[in-house]
Amino acid sequence: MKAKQVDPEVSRQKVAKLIRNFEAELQSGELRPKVLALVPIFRGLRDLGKALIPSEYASAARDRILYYFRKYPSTIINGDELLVVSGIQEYARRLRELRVQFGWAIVSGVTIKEMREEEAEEVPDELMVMRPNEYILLSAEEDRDAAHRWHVANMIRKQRGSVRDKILKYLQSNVGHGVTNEELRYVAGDKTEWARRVRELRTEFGWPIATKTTGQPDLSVGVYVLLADRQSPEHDRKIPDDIRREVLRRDGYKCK
DNA sequence: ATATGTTCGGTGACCAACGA
DNA sequence: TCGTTGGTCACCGAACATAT
Repeated sequence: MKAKQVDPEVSRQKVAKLIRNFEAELQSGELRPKVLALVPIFRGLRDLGKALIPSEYASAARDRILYYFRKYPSTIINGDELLVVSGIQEYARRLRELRVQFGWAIVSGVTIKEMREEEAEEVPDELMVMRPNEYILLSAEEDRDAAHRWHVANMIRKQRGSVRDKILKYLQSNVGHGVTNEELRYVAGDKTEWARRVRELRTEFGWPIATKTTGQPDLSVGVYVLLADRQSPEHDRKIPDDIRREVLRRDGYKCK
C-alpha cells in the first residue's frame, strides 16, 4: 500500500509551531480550547513517529513495527517505542499478527514469565526482568511453517461444522507432524471438550492419532500426531458381549 | 476487494487500601 | 499479618469501520 511520505523535519517544524502557538491557549481560562489545540499536536507527533522510518522500507504500522524489531533483534523493546514508530494506538494488535499470523518470534514479558513457570524452555537471565509491556524479537528468522500452520488452523476454525470435524481436518492437514494441544484448542474454537473429541476420533472413528501415552512415547506431552490419513472401520464404545467373552478367553483373562 | 486501523467484551495479573 | 476488595493494565480474538 502506498502512503504519502512525510519528511520528519517538516513534521517536526509543524509540531514545534503548534506548540509555540499553544502558549497562548495555555494562558486562557477555558479548558476546551486547550484540549482542541492539543489535538493537532498529538496528530503531529504521531506523524513524526511514523516518518522516522521511510515508507520505502515500511509503509504500514505493522511493517514499521517489524522493521524496528529486525533492526534491534534480541533487544528488549518497550511498548511505548512501538507506539512511536507504529503511529497507531493498537500497535499490540499488529504485534500479535506478526507473532501469530506471520511467525515472528516476538515475545512479551508475560510470555517470558509463562515460559519460566512451565520450565519447559530455558529462559536466559537477562530476559527475566522483562515487564508485561516489553517485547523482544528472539529470532531473526520468520517461522514460515508456524505461520502457515496458523493460516490453515484459522481457516478450518472459521468453517462451519462440528468441532470434531474441524479437529480431524486440522490433523489431516498435518499428517505425520505433531500438533500441539494449543493448536487443537484454537481450531476447536476454545470449546472445552476438544480433547474428548480427539479421543472419539481415535477410538470410535478409527483414526490413527498417537500421543505420548498412546503409541508414541517419544512425543512430548500435549502433542498429537495423525500417523496416516487412513481410517479404520468405525466402532462404537460398546463391545458386544460375545466378542468380549471371546477376547477374554483368548487372552486367558489377563492383560496383554 | 483487500489492507489497514479501531472498538468491544472477556480474562487474568498485579497492586494498594482496607478491615478483621 | 493476612485475606478481601476495587482499580488498572495488558492481552486476546472477533467484529466493525475506513482507506486505498
